[in-house]
Amino acid sequence: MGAEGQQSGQWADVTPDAARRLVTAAVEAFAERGYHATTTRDIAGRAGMSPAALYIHYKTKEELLYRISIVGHRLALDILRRARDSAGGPADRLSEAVRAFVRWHAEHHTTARVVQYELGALAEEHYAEIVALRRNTDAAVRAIVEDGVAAGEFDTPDVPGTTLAVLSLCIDVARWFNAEGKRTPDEVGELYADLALRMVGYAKK
Amino acid sequence: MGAEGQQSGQWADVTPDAARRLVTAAVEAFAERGYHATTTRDIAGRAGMSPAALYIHYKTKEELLYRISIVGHRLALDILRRARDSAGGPADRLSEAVRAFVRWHAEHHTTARVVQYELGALAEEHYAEIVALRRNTDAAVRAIVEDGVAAGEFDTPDVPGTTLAVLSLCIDVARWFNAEGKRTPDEVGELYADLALRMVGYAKK
DNA sequence: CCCCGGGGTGAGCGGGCGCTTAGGAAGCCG
DNA sequence: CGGCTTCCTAAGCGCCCGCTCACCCCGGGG
Repeated sequence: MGAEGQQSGQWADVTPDAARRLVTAAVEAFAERGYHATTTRDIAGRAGMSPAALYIHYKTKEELLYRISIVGHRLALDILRRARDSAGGPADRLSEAVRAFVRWHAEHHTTARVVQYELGALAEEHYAEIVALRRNTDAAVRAIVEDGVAAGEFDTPDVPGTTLAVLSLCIDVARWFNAEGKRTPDEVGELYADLALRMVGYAKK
Repeated sequence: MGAEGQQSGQWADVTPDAARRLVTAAVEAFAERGYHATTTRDIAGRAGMSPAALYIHYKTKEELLYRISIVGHRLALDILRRARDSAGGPADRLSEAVRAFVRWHAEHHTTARVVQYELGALAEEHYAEIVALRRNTDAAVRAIVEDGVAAGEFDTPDVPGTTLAVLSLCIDVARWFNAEGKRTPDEVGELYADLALRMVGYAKK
């Protein structure tokens, strides 16, 4: 229940109540079975409503996925930008970016799973919009790495490639993370922050 | 066509010819759209056959996914085991394991995508079988890391966690790799081999 | 020559899908 | 009280899914 309790926080500004119940039900269902294997009847059922009720609040099933994608991507982007713009040296900022980004992917791994792995089911126009957001995520992390290289703190031969790898590593947390597993989101965030510093060649101390 | 040419190599021992055409068509379709969004009519169409022909060679659509999963996992496991058992120090073996594993995920990113991201669509019993194979992949990499730590060559505070992260990094290549992108499989393999050594804290030279 | 069996097809079944529509219960206003 | 709005449901439409079945084509053996 812990994860679901935090789930609702992400969707607090979706109104009315029924629309919010539908979107959280959709997140759960999409994360569990995937977009295409989820039926509108299943979503409505989880939200305690009839199948037709879904179409009062959303035009199509795809619109639900789109809304989830937008909210999730904006949240993730905010996390990274906050870290990029925070005080401290490049190492602190990279470490904080990875820690927070990973923690989000672990804590909200249902949302993250949908956000990261169901993009392909979006309509062309919606997909293009999401791709634009994703370029910003990449840029935020790359900026930190470039700062570290410029400051002589990081030894990173291939900056774009290493940035891609760091982000890729974080994103994949959504695939394997299990709330019943032995690692907490905090622990994974800590481990990954350290690994990211190693990847960019940060000379400790 | 390059990638598809190499594709056929993986399925060379599937007979008769029609069964092989069906399995390669299924890999393409599953990788492109996902298992649930792919229709049996689409698979048969890509193989140049009528929808009914599929059921002469495979009992169900799920059996196709299962066969693809098994072959792919065995191939990936062999790659890692060969590296684990090769001559040379832990650093050479880890580097070779990551390089070869990543190259496979990039070159055969259609197969790899299906193998890594469509597991959830397998029937319970088939899923269990695949999970058993996956535990072996993890064990193969962990063995190399443990060797490196025991030899004093690696500085790895959290061996299981770092092993998981290295594998996760490699697997995620299948998600983002694009044959039309600017990086070749060889280049990605080289970059990732270096990153993996950094992650385990290998003190260069 | 006929027959036979393996690989193939065209047509279609039963069912569940995304989505629509007609209408009803509940609250608020005069 | 009646009428309007908001939110919702029961029923079901049209479509396409996974899969089946009756039949066909064709090469090889007696």
